[in-house]
Amino acid sequence: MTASDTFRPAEMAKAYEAQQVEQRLYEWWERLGFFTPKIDPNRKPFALSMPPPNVTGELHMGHAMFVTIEDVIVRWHRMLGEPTLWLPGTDHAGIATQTQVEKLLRSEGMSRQEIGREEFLRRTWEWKAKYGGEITRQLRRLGASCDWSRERFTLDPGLSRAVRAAFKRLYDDALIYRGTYLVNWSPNLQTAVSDLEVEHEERQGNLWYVRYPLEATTDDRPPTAEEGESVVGGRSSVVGEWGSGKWAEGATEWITVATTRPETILGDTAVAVNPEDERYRDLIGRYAVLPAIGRRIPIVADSYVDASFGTGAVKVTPAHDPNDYAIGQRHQLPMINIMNRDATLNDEAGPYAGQDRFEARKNLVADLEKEGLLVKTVPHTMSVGISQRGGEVIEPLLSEQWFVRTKPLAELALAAVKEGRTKIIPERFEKVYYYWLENIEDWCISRQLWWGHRIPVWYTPDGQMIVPGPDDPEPEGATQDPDVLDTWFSSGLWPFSTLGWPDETPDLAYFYPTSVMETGYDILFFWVARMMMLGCYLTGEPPFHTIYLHGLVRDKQGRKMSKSYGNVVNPLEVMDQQGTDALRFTLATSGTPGQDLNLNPERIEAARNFANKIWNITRFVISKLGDWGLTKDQRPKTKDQHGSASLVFGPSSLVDATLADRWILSRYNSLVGEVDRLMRAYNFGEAGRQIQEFLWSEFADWYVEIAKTQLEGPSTGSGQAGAQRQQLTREVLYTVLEGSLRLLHPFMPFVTEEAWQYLTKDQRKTKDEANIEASDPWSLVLGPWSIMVAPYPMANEAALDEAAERDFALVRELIGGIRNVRNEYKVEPARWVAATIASGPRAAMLNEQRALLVRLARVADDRLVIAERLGSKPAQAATLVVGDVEVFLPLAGLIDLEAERARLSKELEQAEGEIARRESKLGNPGFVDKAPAHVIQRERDGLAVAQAAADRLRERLAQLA
RNA sequence: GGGCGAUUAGCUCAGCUGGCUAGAGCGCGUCGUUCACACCGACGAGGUCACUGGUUCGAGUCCAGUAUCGCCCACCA
Repeated sequence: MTASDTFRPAEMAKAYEAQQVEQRLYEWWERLGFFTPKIDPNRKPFALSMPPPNVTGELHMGHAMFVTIEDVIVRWHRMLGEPTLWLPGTDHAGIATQTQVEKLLRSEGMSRQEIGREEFLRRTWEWKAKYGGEITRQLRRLGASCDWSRERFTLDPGLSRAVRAAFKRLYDDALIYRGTYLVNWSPNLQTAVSDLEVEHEERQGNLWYVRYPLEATTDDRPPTAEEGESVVGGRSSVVGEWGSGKWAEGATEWITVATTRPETILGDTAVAVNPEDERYRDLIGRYAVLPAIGRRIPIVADSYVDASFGTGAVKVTPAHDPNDYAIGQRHQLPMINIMNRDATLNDEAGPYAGQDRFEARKNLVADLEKEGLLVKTVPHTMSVGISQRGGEVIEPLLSEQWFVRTKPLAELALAAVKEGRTKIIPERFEKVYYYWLENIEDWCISRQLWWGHRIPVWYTPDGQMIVPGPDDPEPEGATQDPDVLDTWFSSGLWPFSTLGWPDETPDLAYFYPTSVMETGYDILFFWVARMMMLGCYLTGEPPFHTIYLHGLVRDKQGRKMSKSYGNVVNPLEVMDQQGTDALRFTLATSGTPGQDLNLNPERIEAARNFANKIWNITRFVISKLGDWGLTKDQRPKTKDQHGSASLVFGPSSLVDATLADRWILSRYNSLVGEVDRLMRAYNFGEAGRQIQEFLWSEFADWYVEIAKTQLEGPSTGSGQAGAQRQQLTREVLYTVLEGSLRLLHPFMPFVTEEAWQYLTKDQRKTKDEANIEASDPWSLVLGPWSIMVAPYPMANEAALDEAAERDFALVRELIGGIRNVRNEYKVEPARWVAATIASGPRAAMLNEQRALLVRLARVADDRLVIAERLGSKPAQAATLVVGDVEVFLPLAGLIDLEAERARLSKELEQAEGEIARRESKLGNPGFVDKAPAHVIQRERDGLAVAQAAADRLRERLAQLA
């Protein structure tokens, strides 16, 4: 027994069994290195970087989606003969991974702080080693034809070096800086996050109206600047203790502010009013006394304040609100931070120190009420910032962080798209991309985490900062910044760091800039825009020429898939049950680019059925090929092309071709052209749908059925001619199926490869397929697309055979019509019926096709009359009219004249409607003047057909009356 | 507050550069054990393409507006 015997069952199973095929084929492809491109300086490469999944991630439909689309693109380009690189990898995913490991530690009763940084990192690497391979194994299950020999991880030494190089360069160019600013703080994660990591949610809250006592003035005038602090004690309106209920006793003047976050009162350093606001004009420059704290805070004028909102007076908390921060800057207000890193209040919060922010809110509101300072509470919906990964309410917090100055980078990224050096598909996302980059804020890149690239900055004891280059040694006697970089900083370098940047490696030289970036639109800003910014700046060119964005996968009702809804469809389960190809085909063909896709399980089942259909078509074709029956010269030949084997069909003469042969070849050629066009336009879904439509509704439903007739013994001809015709039928079956499998391979790689291997088994040079040589591979993976791009040569005729398509359409319509009539008259399926056809000039053609009418419409051959015109028409017969062709079916004993008249009248009505429609169109001078010729011609042809049909129907009705 | 998308058969969706007599799958109805496939085949029913107006010889397709649903962005306390 040879290896090939065990590699694959000798006979094709009755139904396609995905489980039996997928793993074996994938391992085979990978082992033979089919996914590893050869660098050929004479060929333009195609490169695509895989969006690196989180190393600890679990496979979900989003992964299945991107793998499907990228694999379609990549396999197609590989088949086009381009040296194709799809570079895979994983992302260390700072926050996500750290959270996972912390959870694990908690289950062991520990915290990361307890075990310390070093031990924590050791544990995290351990975790990565254990679970990191899981996601890549699952990507393989999806059939991802990426080059695993080039797999990368964002924390690999090489990529870390790239991070260092990028940081150094940006720092030296003053595009990275450090400073104390208000940032988005995630109390659960205890780190700063970027603006993008904050999600906004509408929440029901309150607008609390709180009055602050105004400082009493003995002489009824505002205190002057010179008097300043010195008069504060004596002039205070506050007499009681906070909480006594008498805190504000004696106050006579108030200013009322409205707030949604009362606890921030504790950090107020001013009250602001609009300078134009008459109500408050007199108060500007005076002081209020801050409840609970007793701090004396000025009333300032700032045009930011909207007089029509709330009371028109705004409390100002520069350390805890971005707008207040800006006001604070303008008025040089002190910034008082009242919060700890865990969002409990600090000593600045006076009586509330130590309380959680929301607890403090509750308590403070109660106390304000007790002190008679709470004027009213009004329910208020507002947008609240939520930490994307932590899930809790974000707290704006003042802290020292590292930032990237984004404006100069954004300009480069904008220009690349505006100048068309990079295109975004679908195009509408270009606008979104522009808007974001045009309004970009600086990017906070430091994270108070441990898992990630540590910020490559060292501080000397005397406070000096040292930023060494990537290859410089660590500065001695200095301590490294404890923070790490935002995960997206390293993934922003992904398209070039994975190829060796900053070194000028052969891979970088050959594959960079990459060709296409394919990803979900949800990370357009997070990732794509940042790759554009960093790529343009650091490498001098945009990292890819095309950005293709796909939509999100949702459930059948269009809801987001989430564990809490319980509506998650697990791709692994789907692949187990229906096969990878079924899942892939569904994802690729259910929607349109950039549009969210509602995954319908019924569609997956339909795709599974399609895989089985392909399988069985192949089984049929192989069974009819028999020992092939062609001479060696007539067989499809192998020919070396792009260093790999390919099939080139050696066309024998089409002189013997039947109408059906010509029709299916024409349709096939048309399909090839369409699919090629659609793929180039990134319209993969439509391409896939068209292949399916062709294979099922045309090839299987019609040609395969007709091939059965054509392959039957002498009835298709006699002697030499019959044998030749049969050979040609086999050739056509083979050619169309073989080519269709190629077309479909990017979408359904497993079933097509397995079927193709069976189909072409006899031509394989090496019998031992399992150990086939990579230098002479026999696989659809490398099989050139070119045979399809250059349509099957139709014996020096045009690739498309319009006459054949037209004639075959009539045959199809007649067969369909006869089947319909049989059905309506409840003719037993097995019964042979007689038929008389009056077909005018098409009689000769139809006569040639009579075998098809016999077989497919079950018309008795000896009772089938086809004539140009008839002397007399049978009275007791059902009538069928297709254009000027009349079919009479004398169904003895079944004909109900009344029903027949009704049926024909209805058809006549329809025909007359069509005539009227078309006549009015053709009668319209505007139409005849302006419409293109072929449209007018089609209108005229249609009119003629309808008129002929109407005439025949009228005659018949008259006869039956 | 700005921007985008969707609205087509009972359901889930196609319909690309206007020419459509609007398609597919599922579901539904009738029939079928013809040797590739019941994960199948044949036939059929089912739609005023959300609404209003416009451009055009011609609109599901382009434009404007309306409605409903969804998404993104945005500092109104």
